[in-house]
Amino acid sequence: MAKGEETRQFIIEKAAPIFNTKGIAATSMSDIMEATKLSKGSMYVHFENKEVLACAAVDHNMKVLGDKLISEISKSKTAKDELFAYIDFFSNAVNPPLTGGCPLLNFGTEADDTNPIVKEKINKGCNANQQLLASSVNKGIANGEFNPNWNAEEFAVIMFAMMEGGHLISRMSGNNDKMKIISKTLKNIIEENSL
Amino acid sequence: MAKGEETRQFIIEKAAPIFNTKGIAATSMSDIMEATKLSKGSMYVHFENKEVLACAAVDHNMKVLGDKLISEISKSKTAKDELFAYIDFFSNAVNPPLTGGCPLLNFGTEADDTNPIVKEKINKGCNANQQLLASSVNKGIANGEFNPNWNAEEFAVIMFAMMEGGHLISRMSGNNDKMKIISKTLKNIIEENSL
DNA sequence: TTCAGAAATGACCAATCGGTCATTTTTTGA
DNA sequence: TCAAAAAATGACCGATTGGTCATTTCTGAA
Repeated sequence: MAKGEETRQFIIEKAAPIFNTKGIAATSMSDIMEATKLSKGSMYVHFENKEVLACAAVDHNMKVLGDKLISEISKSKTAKDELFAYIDFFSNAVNPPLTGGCPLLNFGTEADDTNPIVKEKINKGCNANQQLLASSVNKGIANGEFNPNWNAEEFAVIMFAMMEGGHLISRMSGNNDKMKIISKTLKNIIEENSL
Repeated sequence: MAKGEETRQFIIEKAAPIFNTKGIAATSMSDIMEATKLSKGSMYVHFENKEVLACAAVDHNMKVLGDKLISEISKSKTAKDELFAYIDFFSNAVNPPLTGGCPLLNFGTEADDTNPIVKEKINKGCNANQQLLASSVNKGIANGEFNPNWNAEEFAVIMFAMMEGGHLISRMSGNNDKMKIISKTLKNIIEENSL
């Protein structure tokens, strides 16, 4: 990797958790300078403005989280294990896989009415998650694990919504109690649809 | 109401939707000045700083939404109607009851790692919603509408999480398709527990 | 009607914001 | 080895931020 690209990646890696924690508006270029120990001019060699850097940070956060998730899920042998792995992966909202919590929730609510580009990135991220879940259900139906009448797409919507909502509740309360109820409920639904 | 208190309320009412839409960090005092057509000095007569105004705006948003919700729910005759009214009230995430969408989601994700005071306000708001739902279920159990084995508190967690998650999904996609699936699923669960 | 206290004004402040650019340093490939 | 290109620097820019305060205007009770 060329020096330039190396630095660019380095800046993104340092900036990503800051943006995910403080939000895009509340994160200043000075924050990134401090985290990277680079000069202001150097930042603008690699990113034409803050918006571009923020977008790169959003992408990076989603990719890192996605990679970790896939890495966990791919250890599973059965479709049921895949769904359980997804649940377990996100079950600790107080100490989440990504510093600052779920980027879909964080950047989604901020970008909502103000940043259509980031909003669309988050929309795609939400859809990707739901498709991942639906594909696990469909896989389980195809190989005889699950009830063939189970609606994969609808369950994916419900499960994803419950996990995101649970994430919010648990982060507000500072404990995972409510998230445990959600995990348990989702696992029960999956068991009920297992043959 | 004294003149001073009148102006204070006026500022809060104008500021609340702006904070809920843009977020606390991204909203400037100039934004509020423009919306109220008041001078900067006048703002600081009634609020010692931006943080105090933001807190008042958070409270106001939650109160207005809560009042509207209670107003809708109180039209219900049965416990089932109450739960259905809650669902319907929040079913249009694209055109939500409050400008900017759900304040619990908006302020909760922003305050999460940065503003413990607002965070606690949102935590209480989340709990109030869940208690409202649980009380409707318990009321229905008490008067013989619902299956007495139904766990009211657990259902309240699940329902609240699903509605918040669905709100996020629908606002990101710009349509209520996924929210409709969530509404339908929740209503099905309620029907299944109806006697 | 008067006048003291409350409310409103807007010029002003230091600090910080995102961003630029001439200059220096480092990297790279011929 | 060396020169051209790329990267890094930090002083500097105008604009905007949250916030102050002397002054003016308004309000309401005596």
